[in-house]
Amino acid sequence: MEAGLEGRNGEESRPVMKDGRTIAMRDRINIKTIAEKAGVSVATVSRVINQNGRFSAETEAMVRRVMEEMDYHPNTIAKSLRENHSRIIGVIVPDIMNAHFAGLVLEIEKNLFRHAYSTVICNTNESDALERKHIDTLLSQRVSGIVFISGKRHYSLDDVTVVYVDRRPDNYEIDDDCVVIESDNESGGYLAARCLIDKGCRNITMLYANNTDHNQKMRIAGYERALREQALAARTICVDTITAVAAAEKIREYIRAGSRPDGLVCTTDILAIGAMIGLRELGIRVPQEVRITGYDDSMLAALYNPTITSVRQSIEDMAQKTVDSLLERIDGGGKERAHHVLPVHLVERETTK
Amino acid sequence: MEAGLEGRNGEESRPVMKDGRTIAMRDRINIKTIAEKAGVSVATVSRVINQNGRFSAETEAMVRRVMEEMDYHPNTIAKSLRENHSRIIGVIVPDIMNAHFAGLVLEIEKNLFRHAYSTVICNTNESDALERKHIDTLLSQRVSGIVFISGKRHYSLDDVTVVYVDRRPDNYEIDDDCVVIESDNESGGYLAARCLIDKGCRNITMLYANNTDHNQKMRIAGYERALREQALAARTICVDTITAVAAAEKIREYIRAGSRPDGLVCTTDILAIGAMIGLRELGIRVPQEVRITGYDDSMLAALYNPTITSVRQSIEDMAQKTVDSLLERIDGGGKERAHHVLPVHLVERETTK
DNA sequence: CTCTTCTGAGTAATCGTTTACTCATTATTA
DNA sequence: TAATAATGAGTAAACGATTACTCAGAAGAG
Repeated sequence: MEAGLEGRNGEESRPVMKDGRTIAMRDRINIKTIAEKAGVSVATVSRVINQNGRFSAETEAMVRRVMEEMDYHPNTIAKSLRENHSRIIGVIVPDIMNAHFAGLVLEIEKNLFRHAYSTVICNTNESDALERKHIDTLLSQRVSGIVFISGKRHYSLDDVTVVYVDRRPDNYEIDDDCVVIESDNESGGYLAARCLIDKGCRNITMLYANNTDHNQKMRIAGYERALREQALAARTICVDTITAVAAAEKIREYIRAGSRPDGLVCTTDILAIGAMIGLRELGIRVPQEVRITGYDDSMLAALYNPTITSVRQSIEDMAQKTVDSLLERIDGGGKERAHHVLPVHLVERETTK
Repeated sequence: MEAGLEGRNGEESRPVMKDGRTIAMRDRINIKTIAEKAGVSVATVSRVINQNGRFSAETEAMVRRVMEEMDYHPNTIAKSLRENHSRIIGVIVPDIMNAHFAGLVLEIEKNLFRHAYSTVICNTNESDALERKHIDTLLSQRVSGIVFISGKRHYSLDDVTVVYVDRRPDNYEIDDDCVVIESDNESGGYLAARCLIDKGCRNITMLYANNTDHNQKMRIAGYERALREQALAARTICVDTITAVAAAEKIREYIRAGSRPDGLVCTTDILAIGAMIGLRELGIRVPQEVRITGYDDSMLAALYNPTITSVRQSIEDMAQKTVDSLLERIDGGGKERAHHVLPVHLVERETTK
């Protein structure tokens, strides 16, 4: 118990660093450095940075000058720790190479940046295991929210705001505590089919990929509605993979087997291209003998030869709605609408001339 | 001075929270929660999580069980603060919609994730102001490194590792403290031109965009070398914007003005497509009358009608080299090679049949 | 002139980790 | 058996911000 006496004589007021690392750290520029140089306290510097609390104009000018001079960047990590949220949004996407998804990422990032949020991108390559790993990482990072682009399953994640965009998760229920932004796929299918019907097609087939997700189903449903209205038979061809090669193969088989459609509604531009490749090999001309529609209005649609009529969803609107809903929930705590269906329209081009 | 007395009687040992917020925070799960439930100290939990220091097998099992049960995710923010780096890499890209850039982002993210790094994406939309803002944000976030995809200018950023990929910045000097990963654009230009020459073309023109960057210059130089070798005249057409429409326009003007090339080397697939659109309108057939090469081997090249011969750079290799160099500098502090030039090869398709 | 209000600014606790010290217990060695 | 080494685990000081309190002095009110 005499240790107390020992401690008293000497250097206990000198900042004795237990850690060793501190020597190297001393020259790191932090809010304290700025405070000292500016002759104020850290509280004042913080108040100037965040523009809250009280400080005089001169003080502000001085602090700003010092920050500028020292090229000081406030440490977001410390701020995040204190405030327990990171101003980072995780965006989980199956495949960023897909132009449709890339567009969404681009627009979401742009909108988030406007609100001073950063975007962490997580490519799952369609793997559930990878997706789960990404989610764990994001939770560890205490992200302020997670956006699933075309997410397959719904996770109920506590403590973090979740938005699904482009696709309603399979196990999603309207009253789940999350936001869903999707586009009107049923109308998209309807518009495409209707366009072909209006051009005079009577023997229309739908080419879709082997997806059983909600979007595909709705596109097919819209297509069927249009044909039903005109009392036309609704035929479908299912392609195993979303590749041009597979589609070309299927369409050749279909026609060699005796069918002779005069219109093809495709659920993706890639499938439409595949169909045209197949038809070209059979010497069948587009649009003279077969009219075709794609979906997504990708860059391909506008550049391909012939240019492709395609259903366009406004990526900008989807992204905007996504970010608005997300930030409203994060900042405002508002929870008015959790489900948005955005309109689509048809861009007519050479394949339906 | 009698306040001291007052403080003594009563509840000074109860954790009196000055802050108020603390009531709501009490139920937040942190390392302390786990430590208490597992009957060990926070140090032990930390050691189990990070697999360093000493602990017994039983202790580890217990800690793991509690973490599992409570669905505990260690707070990366606190860790980052303590360790002064975030395991986040900022990737600055001019336009993620560009498939070439998207591919790089995808592969970089994939490689980084393997090493437990996260990727923050920053789209600059080619704006210098936005780029600067993004950099400031990244510095505030204390990112472990920054990757510039196709970055125009070199910033000397202290305290953060920088890699430029796909493009050597304009003001870059070999001895600058950064890494540059580029592909062999000179060879690319040479290979494309050589291919046309080998197919018998003698009147070859290069179609390039109004870019004065290093990559374009090198592609042009390679093209010129190939033609010089065969004592052929090297002509060029400069297109104002990298769009198919602009290219189509230019090629029509060029031919209407009396020129009649039998080969076109284009510095981008988009330009190649534009050229073909222009030629088609003039009734000139590809490849029978004019042979064409593109660059980047984008998805367009394989799908277009006709399919396009194109110079391919291995995106995977570039991304791998980028991440390897980056992490080597961050983790290892190694600085052996700062400049890598990766090989390219030609993918021959219908436009040069 | 005294009492109250306002203003500008400082002090110190807190966020959740990591890790340099430290210290009991057990092995191990002489 | 005694000295030494190895093992397992705890204590508490950082990391860099934010902000609830606090307070001195100026301004205003009575």
